[in-house]
Amino acid sequence: MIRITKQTDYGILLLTRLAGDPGRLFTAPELAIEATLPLPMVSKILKALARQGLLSSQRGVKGGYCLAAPAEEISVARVIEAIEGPIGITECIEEAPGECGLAEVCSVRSNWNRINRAIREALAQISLAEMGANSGSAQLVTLGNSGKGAGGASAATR
Amino acid sequence: MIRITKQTDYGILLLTRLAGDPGRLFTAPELAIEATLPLPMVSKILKALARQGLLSSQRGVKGGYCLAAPAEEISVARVIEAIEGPIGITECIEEAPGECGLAEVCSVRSNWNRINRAIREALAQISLAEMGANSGSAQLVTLGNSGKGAGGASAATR
DNA sequence: GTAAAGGGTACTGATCCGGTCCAATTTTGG
DNA sequence: CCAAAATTGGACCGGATCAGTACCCTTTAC
Repeated sequence: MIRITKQTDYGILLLTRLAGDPGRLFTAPELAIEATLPLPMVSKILKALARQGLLSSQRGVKGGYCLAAPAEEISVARVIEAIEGPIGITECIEEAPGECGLAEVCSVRSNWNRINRAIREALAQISLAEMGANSGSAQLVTLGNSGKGAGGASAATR
Repeated sequence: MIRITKQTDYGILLLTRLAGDPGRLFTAPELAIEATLPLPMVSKILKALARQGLLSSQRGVKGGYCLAAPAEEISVARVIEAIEGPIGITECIEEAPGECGLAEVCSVRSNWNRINRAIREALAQISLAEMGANSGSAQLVTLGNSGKGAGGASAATR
């Protein structure tokens, strides 16, 4: 249904919390309470993010998690990819398992890939810092229409 | 995983086939053979698209399906919504079931909604005609950066 | 009237996600 | 050295959703 998973949603949430107090070390139980999420869930997500290099973890009694990079440098796309793998709307991204049967299909597929890339880029342009910001100022994402007019996107026609 | 369902994928495929021969009436078995997909599946999808008004159907022995509108006027977003409902990356689009627990959450959510809208718009700008086109010429989707750095895809410009 | 087509619904199997739990490892502190 | 606290890793189960199928009905052409 074109949805990110709840884990990813939670992950972004937790990361924006971490971004709010850079340098500080947060423990999993602490974050679980703040976000009113079950501890095992939070723990699972933090583990995944740490494994992917988005979080630094400190073990032991005074341990905890903190961002591995400035919040401005971590994109939403990065987080999504860390938790649920490569971003792509369609199944056949680069695989092409068997025949698609139809010759026309291939043109459809290449167009899908274009859409995939576009969405990936849109998500790559949003940083954690922006997700945490109160969205006051301007629009975060501007896409589509650099020259709208409905179907017109292509009408650009070089 | 940010994926459309296979049914939607098949749906776009079938529709682009219909778009290639506007005016002609296609039967479900015929399309199933061409696309090398099981007939019951194709039939199910066509039914759904017809119910949503994207296809016109003719019953009876000489019946079949044809596009209910010019291919240029049918967007990919429309097809997705017809088969799998409203488009949105996140769960809490307009629902807000209970407390999100954290105050910061709300700002995150509003930013998500912005992203949702952006993606929806991107998909709304691609028509079936463009999906069927051999993608030779220009970029289909231009998003992100009307002012941002980064860029990649937009740099395509072939 | 019969055959061929769409229309609707219900059902089943498989996959994946959400969520939980437990054992192991590492570090602090006495 | 030992115990407590925290992360790490893996296994596990229930439920939701999707893919795919089957059945029965209505409509139309010949």
